[in-house]
Amino acid sequence: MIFNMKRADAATELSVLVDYLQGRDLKMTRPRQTVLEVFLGIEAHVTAEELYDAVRKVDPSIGQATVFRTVRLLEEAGLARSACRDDGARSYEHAYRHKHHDHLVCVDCGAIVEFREAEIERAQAAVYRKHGFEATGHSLELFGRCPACRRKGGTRA
Amino acid sequence: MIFNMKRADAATELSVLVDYLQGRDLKMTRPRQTVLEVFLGIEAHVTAEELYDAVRKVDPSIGQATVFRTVRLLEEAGLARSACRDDGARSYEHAYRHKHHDHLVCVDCGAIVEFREAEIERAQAAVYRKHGFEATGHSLELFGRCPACRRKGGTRA
DNA sequence: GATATATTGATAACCATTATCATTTGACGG
DNA sequence: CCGTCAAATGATAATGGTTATCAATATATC
Repeated sequence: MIFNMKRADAATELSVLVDYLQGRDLKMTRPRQTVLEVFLGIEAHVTAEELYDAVRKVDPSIGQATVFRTVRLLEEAGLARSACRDDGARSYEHAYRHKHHDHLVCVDCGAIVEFREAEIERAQAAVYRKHGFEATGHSLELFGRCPACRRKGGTRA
Repeated sequence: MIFNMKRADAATELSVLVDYLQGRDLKMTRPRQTVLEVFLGIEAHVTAEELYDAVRKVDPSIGQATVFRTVRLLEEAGLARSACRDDGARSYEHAYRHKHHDHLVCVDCGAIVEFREAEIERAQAAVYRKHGFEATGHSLELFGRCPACRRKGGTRA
């Protein structure tokens, strides 16, 4: 049974999750739906703990463990993509109907710019070929100082 | 005072460390030299804990905290480079007189191939320029299946 | 509805890493 | 060489993010 929906456009993501649960003896629950909806409402990279904070505001009865479990579930279902940040924390972003992209990260303010560069993708394919590897995915982060921080900070604080 | 050297070719790295310590009121110590030598003797990516295991075999009196502290020191001194692996653990590799490179990682056996691709570097520079960022570094990992595992595993276990 | 089973929330456990702190050690000046 | 003093050490406790445990609860199916 699927619970009331808050966000109309979450319908497809919800059905993706339901489909994933089907046939695995997994169940659709209110906490899972709430976590999904809150996650979909955040257009940024969040850690499980940040997501937990947001979920709590909607339903304080939902526990931290459930958020951690559910966000992993979302990743398995293809609704979220995760990456380990350089500080060791794992962050999640939307994955459903979101094209692949890489990240440009400001080392001063933490701002994240998403970009796609065909040139890079092509060159990566060449590397795979050259070494006889079968590609399964990649992670690319460019670190630097964003325009705003360059103006503010001068050479660097 | 610098202690007996075991590896003749560690001389330059040692002097880099000594130079770094100089003028910062930091001291050269036997544990630091031992950690450096053991680290230099390992031609692979190691976590601080793996390095600790190796150091212990040489000098069991050296504590874990010292290895963690020293490997960070080596990174600051430019002798090591670290990256957060996808499983969240931080791994270190040699950095002195080692050209920048990226990694091709086998998701089945964990094998790591280092590569350099001028094309990718060029394209990255273009991304920085396009967004007005000042580059400070990047991390690129290509995940895939190595030739050996492709032969063995077929489509995938 | 009743039933079987997955899920939940609270809590404890976990792991890699860092902080604390009394003791030891190295660098420097005599 | 020896004394002095700050830095470094090792043992341990603490931390932060994440996962496991487990009795109570909620869900899908009949």
